[in-house]
Amino acid sequence: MAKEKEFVKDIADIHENFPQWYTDVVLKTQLVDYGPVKGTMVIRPYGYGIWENIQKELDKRFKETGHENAYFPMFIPYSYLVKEAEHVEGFAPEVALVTHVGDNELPEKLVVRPTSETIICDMYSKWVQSYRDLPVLINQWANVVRWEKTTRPFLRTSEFLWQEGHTLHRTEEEAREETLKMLGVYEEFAKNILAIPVFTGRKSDKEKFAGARETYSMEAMMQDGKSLQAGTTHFFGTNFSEAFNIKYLDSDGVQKSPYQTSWGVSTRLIGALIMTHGDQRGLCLPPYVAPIQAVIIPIAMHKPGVVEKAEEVKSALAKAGIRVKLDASNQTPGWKFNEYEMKGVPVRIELGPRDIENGVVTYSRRDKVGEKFTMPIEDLVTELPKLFADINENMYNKALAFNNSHVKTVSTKEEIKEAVDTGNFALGMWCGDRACEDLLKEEMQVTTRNMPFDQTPVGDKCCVCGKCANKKIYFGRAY
RNA sequence: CGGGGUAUAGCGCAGUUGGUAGCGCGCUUGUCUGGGGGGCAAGAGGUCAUGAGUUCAAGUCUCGUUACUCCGACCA
Repeated sequence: MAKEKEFVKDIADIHENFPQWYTDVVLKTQLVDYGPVKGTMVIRPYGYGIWENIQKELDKRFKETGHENAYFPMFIPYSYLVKEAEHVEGFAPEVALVTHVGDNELPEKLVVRPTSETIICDMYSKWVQSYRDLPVLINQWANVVRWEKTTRPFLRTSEFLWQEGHTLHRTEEEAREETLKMLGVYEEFAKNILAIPVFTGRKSDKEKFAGARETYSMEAMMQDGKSLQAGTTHFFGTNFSEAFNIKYLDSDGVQKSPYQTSWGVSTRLIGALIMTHGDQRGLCLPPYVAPIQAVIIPIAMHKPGVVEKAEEVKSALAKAGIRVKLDASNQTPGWKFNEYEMKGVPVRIELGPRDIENGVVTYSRRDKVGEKFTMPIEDLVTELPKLFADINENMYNKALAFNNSHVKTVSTKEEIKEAVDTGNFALGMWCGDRACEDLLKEEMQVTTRNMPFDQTPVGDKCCVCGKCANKKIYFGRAY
């Protein structure tokens, strides 16, 4: 450990002070900077590059499952927010309102969207008349504003970027299917693109979305054992469609309200991958979202032919669709090694006179720091994609092993506290009463995370109150 | 919103009983270097967060404000 720290400056010890480590990493690797307004962040090019890759991969999956993108306005009449009772209660405390334009007060306050259910429902009520208009499968990429009391880059900011899918369906079954299908899309994406193993399941009523009938989530376990809600999907039933008067004439000649879903992930995913994969050296980025997948570091650049060869390799890789950077700057090689490890670049390629003479490159993997490998130069184009797949899998398995070793099965309140205090999720039975959740929150800052789909019981009594219980649920501390 | 901490060069920090603004890294130029954060030499860079107050004199003392940060409360 002490040896490892020699390579890192100005990053807090990941084991001693995880929150500070996180802040140090996001700032020092230039993912973000703070904006001038409290709680806002600037997403810098290196951070935005990750978001662009996340968008690209997710958008592909949304299209494949039949969704189209649209864009709705960010200003919403205040009266819309009020239409769904639970919804307004949940969001009102944190919405930003526009009340004036210049010196003139507006006749109606405007909400800066904290989420878009209300305005989208209003539009849907105009667009849907017949069962032939269903299903409606629309997604939007947007920013939203929630004036949170405490903020942290990516994890909780006053404004953040996300996508929100909003769908209408003719039948309850179809809407329920959509809700679970999109949760599945998120889970697959988390695994194959972010290398993050997640816990999927249904939220308790206390934790569900304001206005939803049911909320499902994927929870990611961070290296401090806390849970980060990394994506949610909601089944609304007809709560919103009734509140917003969305009606269609069905084939049987009867006016009906369609069943509705919504689902979203945000820039918080970037926080998730930082805290899942990062280490004392800084970031460790999964290859499929890394803005730079491979960095080429020329050695002894002054010697003839070195930079030329490096340029040649770079062009070949770029042509093959690999996001590659050649760093021919004036820094020493050692400096570059540390810099790109901190920035989490998955593969580093060293190219010096010795390599060129032998027709090979020396390379290292960020997920296996310290080891060096070689391969023939001409193999790079075909081998790198395989390497990325292997790195992603290795990172996923490492995180999965961490998850598995940090879930403790519990049967009492004391065991929940013990498990959570030592950096674990607690898996146990729950009676379903809100009072038990309130008690956990008050006594030990623990919340229910979600109820896994595999409901094989691990007991028959509620961990909190000891009464009969038939719900298996994860307890934990959350970001 | 409550409690703690912080604010001095781009970054990280020192600045003693109040008395001419400092260090490291980074940056610029030159040179030798180059396979794990190089050496030497010469430079540039400051409204001490902000507003009042005390004082002959404030980076330093007092009060307010703001921002960041950590811990809570709140939080699809």
